[in-house]
Amino acid sequence: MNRVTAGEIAELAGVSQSTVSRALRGSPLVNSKTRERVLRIANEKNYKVNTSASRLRSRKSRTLALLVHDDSAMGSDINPFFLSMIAAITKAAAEKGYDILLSFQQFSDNWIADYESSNKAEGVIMLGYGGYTDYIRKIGMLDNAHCVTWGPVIDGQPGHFVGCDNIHGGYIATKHLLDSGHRRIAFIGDISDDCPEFQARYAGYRRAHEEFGADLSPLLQARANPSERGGYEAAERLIDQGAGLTAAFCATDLNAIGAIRAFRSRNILVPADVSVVGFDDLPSIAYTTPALTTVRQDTATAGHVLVETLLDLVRGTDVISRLLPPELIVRQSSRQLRREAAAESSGPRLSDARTA
Amino acid sequence: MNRVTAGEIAELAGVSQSTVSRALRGSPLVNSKTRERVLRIANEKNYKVNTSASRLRSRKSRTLALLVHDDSAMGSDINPFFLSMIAAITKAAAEKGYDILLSFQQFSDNWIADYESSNKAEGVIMLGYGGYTDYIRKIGMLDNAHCVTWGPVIDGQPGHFVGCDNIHGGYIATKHLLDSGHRRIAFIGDISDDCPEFQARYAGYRRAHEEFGADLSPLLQARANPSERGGYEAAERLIDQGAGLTAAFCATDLNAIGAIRAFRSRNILVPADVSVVGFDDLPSIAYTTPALTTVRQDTATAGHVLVETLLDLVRGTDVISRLLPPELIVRQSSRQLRREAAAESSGPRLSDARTA
DNA sequence: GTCGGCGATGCATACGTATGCAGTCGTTTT
DNA sequence: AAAACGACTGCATACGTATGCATCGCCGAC
Repeated sequence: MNRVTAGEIAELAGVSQSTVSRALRGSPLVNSKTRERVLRIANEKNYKVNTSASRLRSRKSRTLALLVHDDSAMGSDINPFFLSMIAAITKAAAEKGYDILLSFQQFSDNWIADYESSNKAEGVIMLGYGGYTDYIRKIGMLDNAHCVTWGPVIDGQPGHFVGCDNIHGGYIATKHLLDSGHRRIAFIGDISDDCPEFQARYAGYRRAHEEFGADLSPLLQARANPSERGGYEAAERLIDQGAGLTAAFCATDLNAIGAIRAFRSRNILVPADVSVVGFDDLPSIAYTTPALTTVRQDTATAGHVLVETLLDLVRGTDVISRLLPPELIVRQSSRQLRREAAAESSGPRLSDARTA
Repeated sequence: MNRVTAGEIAELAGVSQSTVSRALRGSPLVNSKTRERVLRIANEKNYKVNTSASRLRSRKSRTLALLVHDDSAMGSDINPFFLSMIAAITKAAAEKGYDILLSFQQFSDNWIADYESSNKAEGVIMLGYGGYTDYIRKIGMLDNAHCVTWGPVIDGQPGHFVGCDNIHGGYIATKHLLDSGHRRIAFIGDISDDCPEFQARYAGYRRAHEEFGADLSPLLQARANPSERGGYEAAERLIDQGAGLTAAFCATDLNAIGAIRAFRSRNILVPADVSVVGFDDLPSIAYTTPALTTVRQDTATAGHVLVETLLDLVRGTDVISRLLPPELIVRQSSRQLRREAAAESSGPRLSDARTA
C-alpha cells in the first residue's frame, strides 16, 4: 500500500538513509535539527518503517506469542476470565512496544521453539487451566526457551510462572466464611492433578480450617470441572448426599454461579441458607443476584507482570516466578451465620435471615 | 535460538539455497527425490524459515490484524461472545496459514493503513459492538484499505461487513414467541444509533409483529446497554411501569440473564410467568436455570467467513458484505402461553404451568 | 549428428533496514 | 600552528529469503 521507503525520505530530507533510520529510532548521534526535519517529512509522507526489514536486520521481532490452551475438546468452555487476561496482556505488551501474536491450540508440540526460531516472536506466554501440566514440565526443560506460563507456582518445578497466590486466595475466602461463623463449608472445584491452581485453592481452604481448628469433612468436597455446569452438578451432589453445608467456597466464579443455580432450584436460598464465595471476580459477577462474594485476581496487574517477566527472560535477566496477591471482595452472596446456628454448627436450612 | 539457515540446509543436502527454498514452498520445479531429501534434512536440523526474511522478500506478511474495540471506557464489559469470536477467527486464520496480530483499542486512528504500510498485516478485522459507527464510515472511505468489520450490514454503507442477519434473528425470536401465543412481548436492548446490530434485531421484532398483525406498545420497549446489568435494570423498569408483559426478547444473552434475575427478584418466574429469549448463544448459556432460549450466532462459521472475505479483499477479488443466518435454539426459558391467557392477552402473572 | 525442448538446478539479485566504520568539519588543546 | 578531539553524517554491508534468468544435461526428432 504505502511504498515509501527510508531512502525516499532521506532524499527528500537531503540526508542519507542511515540518518533517517537513526533519526526515527531516536539515536543520540543525530542532530536534533536534522531529526526534526526527518520526522516532519516522514510524517508528511506517512512513512512507516517496514517491520519485516527492520526485524530481519535487527534480528528482533518485537512480538510476543500468546498461546491460549484450547480445551474445547474437553468440552468445557473457555472461561471468560481469560478474555480479561488476554486483553490485559495485549495492552501491557503494547505499552512496551510489543505486538501480540495470538494462537488457540492444544499445547502439544514445541511451538515455543518454533516461534522463536522462525523469528515470529521473542517469547511466549501460555494461558490456560490445567490439562497441560506434563507439557509445561517438558517446556520447563527447554531452559533456553523464553516462555512464561500463567498458572500455579510450584516449588521445584522447572520453568517460569506467574500466578495468583491461589493458596492465599483459598485461605482468605475460607477464613472469611469461618470468621462469619460457618463451620460446614463445602469446597467445589476440580482438584485433580491436572489443575494445580485449584489444588492450591483447596490447600488454602484446608489451611484455614486447620488454623481455625475446624474439622474437614470429606463429605464437603465436591469435584467440578471449571464451568458453570460443573458447579451446578457438584452442588446437586452435595445436597443429595446431605452434606449439611452452610457455606460453599467455589474454585471458580463459574462454579459459584452454577452452584447458586443448583441451590435455588432446590429452594435453598443464597445467602440466607447458604453462603457462597467464588474465585476470579468476573466482570459481570458484580451484577448477579445475589452479587457474588469472590476472590479477585487483578488481571491488569497480571498482564503487566507476565509481560515484564517475559521481557526480562528475553533480556537474559534472572527471573523468579511471581505470585500475585488476590483480594477478597465481599458482596451479597455471603453472610454472617446466626450465633445460635453457629453454636449448633449444622443444618443446611436456616430460614431466619437477619442480615440482608 | 535456532540459527540454522536455508543456506546451511542447502550445503548439507548438496543443493543450492534456491532449491531449498523452492522445496520448502512446494514448488513443482524441484524434483520429488530432491524435495524429500531437503525436507528430511531440514526436519532433522529443526530448520524453520525465518519469517522476517521471507516477508521482506515476498512482501507479504501472512498476518491479519484483529482489532477488538475496547469500550471499557464506556463501562460495559467485553461480551464473552467476543472471546468465542476471537478464538474462531484465530483458528480460521490459522487454517489458511495466517497469523493473528491482536490489539485492543479504541477505534480512533488510522491503524488500518498503518498495519499495512508497516507490513505488519495484510488486512484488518474489526470486532466490537457499536460506539464506532462514525469511525467505520471513515474507514469505508479508505477503499484501498483491506478491512472487514464484524457488524451490521447496512445498504449503501461504504466498507466491507460480515454480520449476523440480525433482522432475521430478531424476527424468528419474536415469531417464536408470537407463535407460542404471546402478545405482550417486551424488547430489551440498546437501540441507540451507536448499535446498528441491536437496531436490526429490534427491526426484526417489529416486522414479526406487523406480519402477525400484533400491536406494538412503546411501554414494552426498554433500553439497556449490552450487559447483564443493563438487562437487569431494563427489566426492573418494565415491571415498575406495569408493562404487563408475558414475554421478553432481549438483544443479548447477557441482557437476558440480567432480565431473568430481575424477574426472579420480583418473584416473577421464568418461563412460568414470563418467557425470555436471548441472542448470541453464549457457551455457558445452555446450563443456566432455566436454560435460555436464544438465537445462535455460529461463531465458527463467522470466523471462517470473516477471514475468507478479508483474504478475498487482499487478493483483489470482488467482495460482497455477507449476512450469516442465525438459528433459533429453543430451550426452557420460553413456553407456550395457555390458550385462555392468550385469549385475554394480558397479565404478567400466570401461575399454572402446564409445560415444564 | 545437430538441434529443439524440457526438466531440474544454480546464479545473482533485491526486498528495506540497522549499524560498524570511516570520513568531514569545526572547535579546542598543547 | 599543529594536533587532537567531538559532533555529525555517509558509505557499505549484512540480515535470510524468494525468484527471474541463465545454465546444464538429457532425450527425441529431423
